[in-house]
Amino acid sequence: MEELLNCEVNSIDEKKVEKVKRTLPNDETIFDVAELFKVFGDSTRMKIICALLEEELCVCDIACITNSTPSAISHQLRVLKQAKLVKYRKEGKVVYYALDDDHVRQIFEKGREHVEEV
Amino acid sequence: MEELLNCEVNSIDEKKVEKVKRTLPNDETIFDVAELFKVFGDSTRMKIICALLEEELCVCDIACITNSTPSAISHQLRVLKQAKLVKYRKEGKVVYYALDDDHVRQIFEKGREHVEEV
DNA sequence: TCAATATATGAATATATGTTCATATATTCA
DNA sequence: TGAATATATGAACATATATTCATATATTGA
Repeated sequence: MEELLNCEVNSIDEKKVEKVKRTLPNDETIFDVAELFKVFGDSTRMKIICALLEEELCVCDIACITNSTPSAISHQLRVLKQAKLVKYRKEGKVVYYALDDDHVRQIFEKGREHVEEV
Repeated sequence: MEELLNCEVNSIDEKKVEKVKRTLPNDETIFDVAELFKVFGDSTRMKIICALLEEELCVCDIACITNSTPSAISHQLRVLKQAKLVKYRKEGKVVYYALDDDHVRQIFEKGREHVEEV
């Protein structure tokens, strides 16, 4: 197999390596999952997410809650939007953001479980 | 309340803001959870994690599986170790790494669900 | 003891990313 | 229409971080 020939490092247990390579999710999936978690991997965004776990909120209020600027929050909301983690609705000048689905809550809770256990 | 006075941004709905501020996890928890997800937010580490979901593996084999160098993998394993995501055991010259608990699998699965749903 | 091998680590470098600042856009209301 | 306000966005800057390279450490076996 080509992938095995591309392996420039001497493996200790070729059989195991071969088996793991076969069962691994494809690179695109791994990349996409990593990109998703990257979005969770920032304090400001995490705080935005925590806030939205409670309530639908506008940019201004999120800025207030996170002790940040509307501009910084707007930039971060774009990241969250691109990751399909938040949805929004416009009401006049005000844009309200909310979590897009329940995965967000579940992922946060799992993360919290881990850090609180350690 | 002091926190409210510190808010330099005009909020739209002060009551809502106040309520959310009260229910928010403390900053340390938010920071720690973000730091945890940061660890998941890199393709190489994600691939290491996926590999370890299948089998206990040594540095060399992980390098082979991820098409990376033992040095790069060793650096990343340190990050995973610090986040208490992996444990290891030494057998002669070889160090075997494995996932530390089942949170890792659960977190990965939640992430995968999200990206595959979109 | 010495060579070979597996892993770890520090420094350097290149790249990615979060915030700030200035500015643009959109909406409301006088 | 024009001012005020909420949000969005592009560029610049500072910081963080992943990989590479050189080297160190540890273990085995000759």
